[in-house]
Amino acid sequence: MSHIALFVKEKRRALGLTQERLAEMSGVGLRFIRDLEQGKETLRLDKVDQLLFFFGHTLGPIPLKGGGNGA
Amino acid sequence: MSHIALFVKEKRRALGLTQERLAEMSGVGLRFIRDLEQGKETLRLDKVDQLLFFFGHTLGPIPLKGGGNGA
DNA sequence: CGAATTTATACCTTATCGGGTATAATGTCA
DNA sequence: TGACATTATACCCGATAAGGTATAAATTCG
Repeated sequence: MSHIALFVKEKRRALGLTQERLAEMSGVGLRFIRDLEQGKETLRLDKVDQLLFFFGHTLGPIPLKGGGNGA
Repeated sequence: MSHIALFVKEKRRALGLTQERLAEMSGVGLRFIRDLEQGKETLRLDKVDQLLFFFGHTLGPIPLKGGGNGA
């Protein structure tokens, strides 16, 4: 399960919102939230960002522990 | 310009790679990298993640300064 | 400056995402 | 337990992302 999926699911529940209500409030489709929380990886960046914004966050690069390449 | 776009552009240059070379090495299309660095917002999450992984990073939620909602 | 390299932009095709709707599965609470 | 609310899954359609190719613009370097 993706980090983002968990984040959204937890944040949503913390606010006591249903997926439907969150969809209305954040402006994305219900199906999108379902897909995201279900772990779909091929979502559109702007939509995810729109959702995260509702929770006071945005998408950004986070360093990996193990580091992929040496950059 | 999105945070991510700048991140990729800088990281790529820091490694002295051309867009073409980065495309080959990271496994995404050249056009994708072009679009991303050009600020396109409607990219797919998994592709961006794939690229960030090459730089030892991943996509994740980052707190906003001003905070959108009260979450 | 001129030549070569790199990046930006445009056009085209294929695959699929987002959204709607319907239905099934699951969870919640009396 | 049953009734209700919520979430998960499946199908359809329109819009568009991704990638390829070609060309123009910009950058680099002698």
